[in-house]
Amino acid sequence: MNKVILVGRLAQDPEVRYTQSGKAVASFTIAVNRFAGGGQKEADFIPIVAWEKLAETCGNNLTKGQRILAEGRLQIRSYETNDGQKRRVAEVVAQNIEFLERKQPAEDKEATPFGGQVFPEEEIPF
Amino acid sequence: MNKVILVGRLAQDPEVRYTQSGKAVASFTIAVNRFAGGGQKEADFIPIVAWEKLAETCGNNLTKGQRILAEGRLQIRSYETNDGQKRRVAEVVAQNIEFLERKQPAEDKEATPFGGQVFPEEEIPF
Amino acid sequence: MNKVILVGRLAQDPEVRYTQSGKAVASFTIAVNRFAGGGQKEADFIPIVAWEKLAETCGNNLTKGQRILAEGRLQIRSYETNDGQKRRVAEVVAQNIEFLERKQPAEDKEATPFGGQVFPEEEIPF
Amino acid sequence: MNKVILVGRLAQDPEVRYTQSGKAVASFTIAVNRFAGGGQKEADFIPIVAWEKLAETCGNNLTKGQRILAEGRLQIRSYETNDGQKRRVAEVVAQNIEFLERKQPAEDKEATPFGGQVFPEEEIPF
DNA sequence: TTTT
DNA sequence: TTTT
Repeated sequence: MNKVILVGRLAQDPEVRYTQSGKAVASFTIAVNRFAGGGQKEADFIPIVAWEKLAETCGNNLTKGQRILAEGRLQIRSYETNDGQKRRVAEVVAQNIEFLERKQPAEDKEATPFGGQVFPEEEIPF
Repeated sequence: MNKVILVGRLAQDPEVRYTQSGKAVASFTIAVNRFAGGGQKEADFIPIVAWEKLAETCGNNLTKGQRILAEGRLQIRSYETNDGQKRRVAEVVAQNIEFLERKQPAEDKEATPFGGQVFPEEEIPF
Repeated sequence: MNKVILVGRLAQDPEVRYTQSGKAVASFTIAVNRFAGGGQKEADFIPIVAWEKLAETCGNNLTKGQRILAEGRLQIRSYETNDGQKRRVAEVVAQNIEFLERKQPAEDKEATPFGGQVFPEEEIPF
Repeated sequence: MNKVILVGRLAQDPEVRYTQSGKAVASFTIAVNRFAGGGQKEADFIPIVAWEKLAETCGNNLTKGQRILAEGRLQIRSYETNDGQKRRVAEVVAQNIEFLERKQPAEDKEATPFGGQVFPEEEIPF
């Protein structure tokens, strides 16, 4: 059993990439609020990754600020930095995501810079 | 909601320390098995911390190899390395721990044979 | 470990009662949606009980239709009917409740459309 | 989200049946211990059902007394008694089961009352 | 109806 | 690096 259940808000729009074999991977961070002693509010910023069909769904339906419930497993991944140091990073590999709010329609998102157009990969204008 | 539920085995004996104000903190890592594609077994090594009374209980009752269920919250903590780099570390702050196995005392792997009496170490009658 | 986590909407306003010793008990049912085969939506109606301070909070802050996350334990309770039959009833004893929506005050069930102003019903400007 | 996570012991051997369309269904009850006030131990007896491949696995690998972790969803099912009364029954529909103990092979179970001998069913001496 |  |  390795089960994580989080309710939080996207700290950023999801980023969707593709592996060489063509698998979609979405990654984003959610802010999970916590009530610290003395009525203080703090947040943990927790990295989420989603794969394949769930990754596409995230890319198409989630935006910064939106509240979700994420269910998944906690993974500690090792990698090497450019200068050869070993590092560990923790992330939640999502198995299931529930949208607790509707997506903000495009005309009141400041994120979409090109009127919602989608460009073939080699033409993205920056 | 920030909930983590893990079943795994201690990868090491717990280390119990005390803050300047006298609070106990136990820390240890558990190995949580995962079934990767193709019948392969892999494990995630996940750092656990426990505070105060629960920390003492961990220190007194858990040993390397023992299987537990840990319930807690996922925390991302920031710190600075000695050479001034910022790092983030993830850990599960335990709120509740269930022992899924009795502790194996080294000298006494069978059930305690003397009616539950506890002897000072130099007086154990064998 | 006996852990239940539900996201659903109140099927009714909470009912708050008091035991002879003066403890508050709130009870209500939540509808938890499920996606059955073929895009069909069904719901489970699950009884929730909350005790003491949490019961008061439920009574004061929750109304029919409101979406919540409830965390608790599953309890099977036995009782006898008036004609002496034994019955069993399942309910979730809430340990923690998160409000996923603000309480809708009766006079203002739609979204407030005018910069947060609230109008008496006969003056809504359309 | 409708998530239940239980750790308990089988109160009975699983019963495996088949629907008319040939789907396997296993059902059994687990005893989940709880620590009531005053060091008292009580248990909830919670009905579990499993379907298809998981049902077969339960039938083949679980026996009375064995400890498991069950993950699933809480379902309230309605039915009519023979004399036409409506009843509701709660059960956990298992999605995943972890065996926290090996199955006791018949010959070293203490339940066997005759010095460990195993009798073909028609010869059991009582 | 019930587990250790 | 960050959400409301």
